[in-house]
Amino acid sequence: MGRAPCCDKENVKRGPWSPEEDAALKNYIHANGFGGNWIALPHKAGLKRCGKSCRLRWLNYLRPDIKHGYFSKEEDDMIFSLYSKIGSRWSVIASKLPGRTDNDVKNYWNTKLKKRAMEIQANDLSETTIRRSPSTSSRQPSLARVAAFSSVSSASTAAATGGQELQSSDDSSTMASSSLHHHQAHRGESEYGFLWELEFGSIFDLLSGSGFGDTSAALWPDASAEGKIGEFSQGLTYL
DNA sequence: AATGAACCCAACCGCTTCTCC
DNA sequence: TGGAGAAGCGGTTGGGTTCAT
Repeated sequence: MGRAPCCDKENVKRGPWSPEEDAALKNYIHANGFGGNWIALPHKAGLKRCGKSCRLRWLNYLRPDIKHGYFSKEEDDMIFSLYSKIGSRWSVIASKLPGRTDNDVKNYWNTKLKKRAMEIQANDLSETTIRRSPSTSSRQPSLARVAAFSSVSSASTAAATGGQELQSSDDSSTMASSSLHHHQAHRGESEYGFLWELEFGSIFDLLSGSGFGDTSAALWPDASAEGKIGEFSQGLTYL
């Protein structure tokens, strides 16, 4: 038996909030506060919404101190810096950025900063760990690279699904999630015709470099890191 | 002008943590 | 101290918008 749902999903409205609902929630909270109980609030405020939904709407959108619009360079830098230190602790990161919510920061990271972070990381890696095979053809982008995982948690997730992603430096030709699923990892040529070489020692660099933290345990908690890294390396060294 | 792809972000889901009894 | 319920949190989804062809 699972846990009881937080609200009766049959009788609550879902989807985008209407201006009327926003006004009702705002008015109620301005007059009464949320009363220490989000679950009871929708009923008291006359809203057919789940308490969690009300909480989210208030915290992420209706609060008077919310800052909407572009992120400044300083905010970018702060997010980069904090993410490199603590990973995807969005609420902690958001708490350092007045007026920004965890959802805001998370969305901003996922849509803008992650790309940049991966490019930076990948460029660093490509200089030391990846060599193009001489057999690459003209339709291939000029520089191959491995897009590194941006955090231990995403690395764990990706590892669980076998999802280390290979990318080209040409953003328009991202290899469609060329999964390095151990032995089925596009042995030989990838769909873009690349041949890859990743030196064994560099696997450790790749995994323990910035952003990875202590990845061996996080990636493969059920097996020796060396063994798995060996497999991983084998899967990548196709010359 | 039409259409498909890519992007963006609000909202949802479900798991974890906290608080209270 | 343990259990139940509420809050908090991070990952994911889906729909609207913009861009490219």
